[in-house]
Amino acid sequence: MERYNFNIIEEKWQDFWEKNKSFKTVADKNKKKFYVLEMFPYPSGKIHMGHVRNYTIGDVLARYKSMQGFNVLHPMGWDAFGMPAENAARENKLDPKEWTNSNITTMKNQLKKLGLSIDWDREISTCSEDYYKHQQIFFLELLEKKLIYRKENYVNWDPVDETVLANEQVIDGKGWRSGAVVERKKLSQWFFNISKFSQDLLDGLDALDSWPNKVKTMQKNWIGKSFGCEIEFKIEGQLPIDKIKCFTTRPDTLFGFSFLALSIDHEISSFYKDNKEFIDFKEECSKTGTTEEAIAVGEKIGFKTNLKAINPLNPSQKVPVYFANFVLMDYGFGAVFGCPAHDQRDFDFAKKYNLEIKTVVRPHEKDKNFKVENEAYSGPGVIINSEFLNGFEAPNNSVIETIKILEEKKLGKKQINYRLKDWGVSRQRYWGCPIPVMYDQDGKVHPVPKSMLPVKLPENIDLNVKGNPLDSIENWKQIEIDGKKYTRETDTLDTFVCSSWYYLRFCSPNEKNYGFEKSDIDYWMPVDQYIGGVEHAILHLLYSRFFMRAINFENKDFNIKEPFQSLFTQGMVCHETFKDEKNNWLNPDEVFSEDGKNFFSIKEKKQVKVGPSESMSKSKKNTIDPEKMINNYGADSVRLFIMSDSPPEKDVQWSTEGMEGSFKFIQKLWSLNKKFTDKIKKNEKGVNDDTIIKYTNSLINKITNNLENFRYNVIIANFYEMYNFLNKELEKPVSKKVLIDNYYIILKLLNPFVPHFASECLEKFSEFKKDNNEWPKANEKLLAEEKVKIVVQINGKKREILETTKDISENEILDMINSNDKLKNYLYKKELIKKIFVPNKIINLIIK
RNA sequence: GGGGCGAUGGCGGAAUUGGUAGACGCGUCGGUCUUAGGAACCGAUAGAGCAAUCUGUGAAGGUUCGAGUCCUUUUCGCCCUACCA
Repeated sequence: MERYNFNIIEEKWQDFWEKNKSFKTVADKNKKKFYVLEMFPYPSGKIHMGHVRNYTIGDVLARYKSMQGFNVLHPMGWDAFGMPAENAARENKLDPKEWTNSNITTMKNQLKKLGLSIDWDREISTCSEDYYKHQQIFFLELLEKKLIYRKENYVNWDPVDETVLANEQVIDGKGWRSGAVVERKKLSQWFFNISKFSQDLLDGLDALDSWPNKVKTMQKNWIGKSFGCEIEFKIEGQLPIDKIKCFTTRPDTLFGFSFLALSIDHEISSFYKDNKEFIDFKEECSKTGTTEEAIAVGEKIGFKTNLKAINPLNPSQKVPVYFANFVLMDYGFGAVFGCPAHDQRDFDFAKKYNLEIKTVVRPHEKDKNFKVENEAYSGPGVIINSEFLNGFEAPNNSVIETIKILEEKKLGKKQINYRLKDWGVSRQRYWGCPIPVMYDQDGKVHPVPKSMLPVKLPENIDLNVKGNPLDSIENWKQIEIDGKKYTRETDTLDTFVCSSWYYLRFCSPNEKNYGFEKSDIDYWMPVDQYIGGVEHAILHLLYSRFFMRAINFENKDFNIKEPFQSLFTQGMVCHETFKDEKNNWLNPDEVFSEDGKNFFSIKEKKQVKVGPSESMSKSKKNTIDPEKMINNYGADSVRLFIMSDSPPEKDVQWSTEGMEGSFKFIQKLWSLNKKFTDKIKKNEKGVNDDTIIKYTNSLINKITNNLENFRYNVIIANFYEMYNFLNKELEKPVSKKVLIDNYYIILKLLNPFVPHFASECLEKFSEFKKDNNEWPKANEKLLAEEKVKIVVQINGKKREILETTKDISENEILDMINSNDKLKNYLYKKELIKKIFVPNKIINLIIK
């Protein structure tokens, strides 16, 4: 039999789709829209399996929704600014633009080879002037709305990449890309005022029903709302300071107060800047840093000042003031009131410096003599040793009551605090969107006039300089407007800014004057289904949500707050890892195995160590090249496999055997196709018509339901079952019309998953049938006619399965049981105590 | 330390609301065809037993006519987060 030649057929259909612009979309108010978006890729060179999985999931949905009659927007673009381009350019003496654009060309071709239903006319690239021009306009708008500001701040300085990192880009005290230990440096930076929307971003989460709870929880924790109060402590000492503000969630433990701790960056530290001991102490703090180990060891160290803090509820109590390494400047006021008995950090600190540990909360289950001794107690209980606070239930009542008292006495006030900090967007890099501002000779900020936008990146520059290359391009940096001299801002924007609004640009990719056109946004937004990796759960998704709010702010024409209606986070693609005897990683291509258990290197024929399956990464060399797989097995097979082995939200393990299985299945479908067409020509009498009709009908139902719930792996199993079933059932005679109608349906069901194969079969099939490409609908009446299997249990144990028509009564099933020899035996001479009957499911007889 | 998710055959995984546990695939075993097959096709495949049948969803208990699914306790694994006052 003729084998299915994917090479010819896939190329044929990809050409067809391209020439006919099959996936071009235009806004059409008469049609219901559906916006499918996958997170756009960074053009790093070649696509990887993660992309294949991400874009296949989206493509299946896009094709399905389109067959359902939706006007589907399914675009693709490039997150094209960023450091890898600059680094690669520096190493290979290339232009970052050329490097990026050549990667885009390669990856675009690879994506096309996957057969994705993308409207390539909407392709965007964030590094093109067309794109970043509008980003600069947004920047100036937000600047005018005072949602962007400049401040001098400590930043995370990556000494290897020579750039500032956002807090989120620092992992265990190291740069997320370079891995270098991050240093603290004070620089003037641009900030987006994301914290202004803390509460709104938090509240908005509740409405996002179709987002994974996991992601919502992560964002919630990141925003980190906490309820408490600010307290002003009076200060005594030799310095011109009379008070220090603290934020606390436990004002009710004020009577357990035994020290006040300040961040080393607290403004009061300026009085100690020449104090040698304090300088040494700061040095010591920076050594412990914020690494994982340091926190695990968690040594609390402090520097005692000559100041005393007065307890506002008990003015006769005066406690020492320390600088301490565990106090963060950017949370609360950079000052903490220490209550050792009920906070573990304070407890550790008090132990070290022999400070008083006074118990003021007694757990309910403990008696009057309860005393905190070996560790702090932070659970619920009753307030004790606290004068007028005694007896309050902690923490709920006691906190509220204490705040009330403090407010009455004007010693403090209720406050809600958020962990979320403003978003620092300045990057000292070349390959990013220029910030469209300039400074006059007094250093005052001026927006670049809109008529002069975009501020273009200079080309053909020398990247091999220390620091930011833009800083050294004098003829770009210095400008003159109306005879006045200005210096340009040389920092560029964090690339997360680019990805915070790209989904809007896809709606109006060619709009010249603004980032989008209102009518397009009104029609297409929000994104109906967003698909991507969970690694963007916080940053990208939170920034995008912020960006919508920022555009929305003081803007009557724009009323979108949430960009992504529904979110799906797919799992990673994994593979075993291999290491040779010298502990060098080996690519799966470099090893072979005869029994599937023992692996040997191809080069040296020596046994290699097989490591656990981990997510594919270049560093561990456990990657499989998608293009190679497509060349070997065809895009449809690769699509089929990437979806077959695991639920899309979980990690999937790449396996050669599985890949081959999918390839073989396409061949089987091809033989089934022949079987159908041959049989149609035979024109038989329809003995088996009913079976085929009902089976197809229930298949439509199953696949549609599974599609709606992203259970793609189950759908692939449904297709295997279908093959096994039909392959047998077609042995019996089926009438021509039934064959035609039902096979036509099956081809349409297959279409979103294996589009080249299905298109080819559908085209060939047009000799028998051709109407439209509409998604088949199950016939409810036929579904109701299906037979059901009723489980017969006796004393809760399964004894028999009876096949019946739907909705038969309890008496009817009892009759069937009584006439069944096997079941009769169980019931012989027994007393029936109870019957449980669940229609169409089960009957359970309890006997004695 | 805090939060979340998970644990089902040799493996990946199926199993609406509690209602046939192990769909489907991979692997393995057997067979057919073949000079040969690592191709194709057919069959078997949770464990124990000749069988009827019994036992089985990390462990222990509970609710229920009935638990992979619900509750309590517990063990292990993964992910996120991290001195947040």
